[in-house]
Amino acid sequence: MGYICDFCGEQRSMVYCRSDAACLCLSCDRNVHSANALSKRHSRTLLCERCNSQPALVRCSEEKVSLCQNCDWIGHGNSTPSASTHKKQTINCYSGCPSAAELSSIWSFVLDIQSAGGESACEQELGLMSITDNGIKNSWGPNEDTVSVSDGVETSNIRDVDKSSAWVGTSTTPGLGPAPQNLERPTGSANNAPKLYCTGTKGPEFCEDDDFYEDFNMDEMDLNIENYEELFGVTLNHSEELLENGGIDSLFGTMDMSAAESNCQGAVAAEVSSVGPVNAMPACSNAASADSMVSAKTEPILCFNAKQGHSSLSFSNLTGESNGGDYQDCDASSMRLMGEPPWCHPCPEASYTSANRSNAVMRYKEKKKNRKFDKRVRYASRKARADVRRRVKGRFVKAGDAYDYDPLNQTRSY
DNA sequence: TGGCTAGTTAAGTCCACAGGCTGTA
DNA sequence: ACTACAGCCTGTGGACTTAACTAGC
Repeated sequence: MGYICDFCGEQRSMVYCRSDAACLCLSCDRNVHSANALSKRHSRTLLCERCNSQPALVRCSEEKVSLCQNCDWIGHGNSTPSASTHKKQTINCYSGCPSAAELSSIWSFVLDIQSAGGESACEQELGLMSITDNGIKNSWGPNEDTVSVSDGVETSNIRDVDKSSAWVGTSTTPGLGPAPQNLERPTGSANNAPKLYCTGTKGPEFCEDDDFYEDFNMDEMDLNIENYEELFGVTLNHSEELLENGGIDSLFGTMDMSAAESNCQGAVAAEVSSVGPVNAMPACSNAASADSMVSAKTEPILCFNAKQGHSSLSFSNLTGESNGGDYQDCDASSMRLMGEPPWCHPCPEASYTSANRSNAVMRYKEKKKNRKFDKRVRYASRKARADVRRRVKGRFVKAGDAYDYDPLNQTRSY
């Protein structure tokens, strides 16, 4: 275990997956953990650069190495007073299938590692990835750009990251992640309003809400900018207005769809309450256009608690094992089911949108019915054989036996 | 309001078998 | 250390079954 990727056995391993107890290179990490929704939940972190076998917990800024608890203790323990004063940066865990750009937003030093450590071809390739890169997206499946960061310690700092960089940076400037989330960085900025986002992170609702995001990747690219009106029943200007006033949830709040079905997973902690909707999406000003907001996929979860009469933003802490059930208490589902979010101010287009909304919902349901989920064929050869195998009532039959369905000829043997 | 029925939706099961994987000689 | 072989296990798609859910009465 360690140093060489456990999966491909060729590249240098860089991340450690606790669930798989495996050391993986970035390419294989992404590959392996894009296989299905469950594997996407695996919590991974950097590999200790000293022992190459344990998950790194901290990054020593002085030595520029990532260390596991044991190596950190050995290297920075009391026995070495000088080293114990080294600046250290907590290393986040992540789940999902982040690109290098997203990783760099989680781990500001990840690009340094790549460049200094002789990045492999696959890592170079990853470095060129962009969240908005459709080619990558297609090659890895529709939802792989989801990332969730789980680190209770880091959470408070994450919330202090500059809004605009948190929201815009990851979507439009791949590889140029927000500022490092250093533990030493001052917290508690002048802005007392809760910052309801997390760098390089989309909220729990989005993290695992495959359905939800798949709809942004609906076939034929339904969410091209010109399709907003068709899909959401609002003009683009209105969409932007919604974004400005209530955020993307306002926009999506008009859709009573998949978010309601999803679990809130992969979330980050700290429950924050705010008295109004504006704070809920602080960075949704004109700086973020509708398309960038959609493609960014870095939204936090907004849990509106109608019972309390105020919006309540819940970041669930992922310390240790967690699961989707942890987030089902979040009221986001009910909010979505209820339709318009409370802060969506009434507008004269209401009647006009209701009709369009019905159409949009119908179209959505139709597409949802027809589309395939995130099933990923691992062995094309097996698929090829299954595709031509004869069947009886859907079941494979022995070669030569009678069949009622032949995929090749669409004929029956009896 | 609770119970029943009918309709809808989602998830699970089954099948054969090539090829991957593991253990042994 | 390497190769060859045997045997077990996995994964593939369509039809069907079962369970869960919803709506109406």
